[in-house]
Amino acid sequence: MSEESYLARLNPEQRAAVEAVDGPLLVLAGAGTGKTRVLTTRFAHILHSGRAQPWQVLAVTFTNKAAREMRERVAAIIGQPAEGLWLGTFHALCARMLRRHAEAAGLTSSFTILDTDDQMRLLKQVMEARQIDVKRWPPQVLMATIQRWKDRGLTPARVSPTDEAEVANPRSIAFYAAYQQRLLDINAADFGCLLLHVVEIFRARPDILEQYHRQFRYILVDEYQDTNQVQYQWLRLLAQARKNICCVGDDDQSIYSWRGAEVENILRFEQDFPGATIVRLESNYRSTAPILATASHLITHNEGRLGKTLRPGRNDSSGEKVQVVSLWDSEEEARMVGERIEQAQREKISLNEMAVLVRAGFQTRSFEDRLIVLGVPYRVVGGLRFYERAEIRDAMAYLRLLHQPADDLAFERIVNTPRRGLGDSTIAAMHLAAREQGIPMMAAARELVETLKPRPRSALRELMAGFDRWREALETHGHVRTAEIVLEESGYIAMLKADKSPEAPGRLDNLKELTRAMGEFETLAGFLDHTALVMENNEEAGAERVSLMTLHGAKGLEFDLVFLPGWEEGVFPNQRSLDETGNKGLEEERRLAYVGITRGRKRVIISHAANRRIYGNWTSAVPSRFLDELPEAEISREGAQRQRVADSVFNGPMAARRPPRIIEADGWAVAPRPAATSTYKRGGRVFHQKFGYGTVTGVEDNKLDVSFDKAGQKRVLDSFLEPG
DNA sequence: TATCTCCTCGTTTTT
DNA sequence: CGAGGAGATA
Repeated sequence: MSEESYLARLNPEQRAAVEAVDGPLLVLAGAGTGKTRVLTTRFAHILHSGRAQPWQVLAVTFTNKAAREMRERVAAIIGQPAEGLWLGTFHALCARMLRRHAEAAGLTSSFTILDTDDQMRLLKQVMEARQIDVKRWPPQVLMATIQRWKDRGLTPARVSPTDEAEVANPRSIAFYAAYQQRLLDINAADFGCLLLHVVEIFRARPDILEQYHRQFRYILVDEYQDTNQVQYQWLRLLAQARKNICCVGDDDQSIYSWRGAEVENILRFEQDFPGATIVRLESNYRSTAPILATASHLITHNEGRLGKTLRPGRNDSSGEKVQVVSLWDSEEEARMVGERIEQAQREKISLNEMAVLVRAGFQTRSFEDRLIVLGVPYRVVGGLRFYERAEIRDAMAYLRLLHQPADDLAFERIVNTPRRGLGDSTIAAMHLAAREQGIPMMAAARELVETLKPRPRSALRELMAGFDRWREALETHGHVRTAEIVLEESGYIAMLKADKSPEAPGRLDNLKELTRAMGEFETLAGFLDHTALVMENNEEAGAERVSLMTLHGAKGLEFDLVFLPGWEEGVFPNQRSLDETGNKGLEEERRLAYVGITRGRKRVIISHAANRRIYGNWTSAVPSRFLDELPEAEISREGAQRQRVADSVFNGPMAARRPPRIIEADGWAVAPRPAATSTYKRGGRVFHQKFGYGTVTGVEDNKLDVSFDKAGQKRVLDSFLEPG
């Protein structure tokens, strides 16, 4: 494509972003303003103008999907397959670098990339080996701490005592160090390590960094607002020589701070890269004017923004108002969504163009139930992924072990799968031997074989002989055929065939799919690397379906019709988010709402229910504060704004019953008025299931301040109390 | 060693 | 309410 034609497709602001090629550039791109177009066109422009060869541009995304999309679009513009590019996710690019320089990090280039499951098992082992009470100090908590440290680019040696003091678990640094050592022992890296190792290598080895400085003339970064500190450090190290770095992002769409992302990175860009150009993309071509106005108005309630307003990119004043619907309970909400989906179908909107976006995964359930009743096809996006299924992970463990015999986690996973009578005691013995001699478990197992009792002895002997055969098969028959042989000879297939459960046939199909997928790779190593980094589901297109997913999962997507149910205090904004990070949490929840609204092209329907079943109990719910932050002129409200219902009506012994319904003249149900104040009085004795006996010290509506004999001062709902 | 039952605990999760 | 983990039991 010629320069004129690709540039002509851009609006002036987009064009400015593409043509400011040299020097640092920050593109603040609101939702739907064509940031992907800018990024891909810029990439093509750099190549087209002869400034760099394809391999001299580093292009970074967060998701494999985004990487794939960019690759395809660049190819389309330059008119040839985009090969030899350094275009990928942070993790994939770092894995590629780390394989080259693995020795500098104490690994070999065949290191394994662990998924979250493996990480947890490894950490648990580290903790158990040190006799830590795993109940008292949950490994998940320590893992989260370690991840956050890695997000900040902190190796165990760089974690300061102040950092350690911030977390509850004492000796966290020691555990972190031990965990890292174990990773090296088994020649493995977790996701966080990929970045961390590479940054450490860049710091310790200027010669290596310089190679990359020479190579990468231009750097492009997508979704910059989601970068964490270590990613930022990585980018800075790579960009410091030439300073040709272009970051595209939207501070209003930063929704991953709980994963270590730091909005500050984008807010600070100008200081980090002096003389930076900043371009704002504000023309939105996706949504109607009311949708844009609603989203823009809502997000103004946040402080500390870079400031941007979405403008409709095209002139149509025909857009529908955003609908806010109030409902009696969650079942009625599901019914409403179902009806309007059917109505939209009659308006010839494709099911593929409809989505229900919820705050948390469990919320999809009530909509699933309803859609099943109606016979409306749907898909839940973001459930269990292909490579997370047990049978796939088992098969992968066999393959990992073939490729890398030091992979103890893989060994432990399959040593007794299928059942071979190698139980805990045998495995413990292998563990011990491996520890003592500092060798992999597979090697320890070989040494131990002859010392075992007859039954485990022959089982283990056979397994070892199997691996010997399979390793040879790899040479002679190639990886695909070998995988089939492994699954057959290990008894894994037989185990599934003997399994009478309804899932078993599906699992066998999955294994077939696995070997089929292996055919797309030239080597076992290539396949293993891909599967570790690309965990996504390859969604079969096919039939039309409504999408059900979380707001997080919806980022980057768009639909004609978007449902945003469950806008209730505690659900959205999520209570825990508020409790843990206060106002910061609230603002992130608000950004999530902004992301949700801006997914819609033509119609957005927000809803909330006055009563919701939570853990089997009917609980009343207060409408989300975000509902009060919408611009009245742009929205229409339906259904009574209901009175708050006292929790006491539905909790306690009455819990299982549905809330009583009072139909008002307008046909809408209204909750019964709560008793104005609690029946408990100051000074009265009460009993609480969790806190025990106590004395009431204050009464406010149905909330009581109670001084508990054991648990101290608490504020509780009177429905949780009994006379004491 | 394998299964059963009781108990606890509930967000988001691009890699 | 329901899933997953831990400990008891066959």
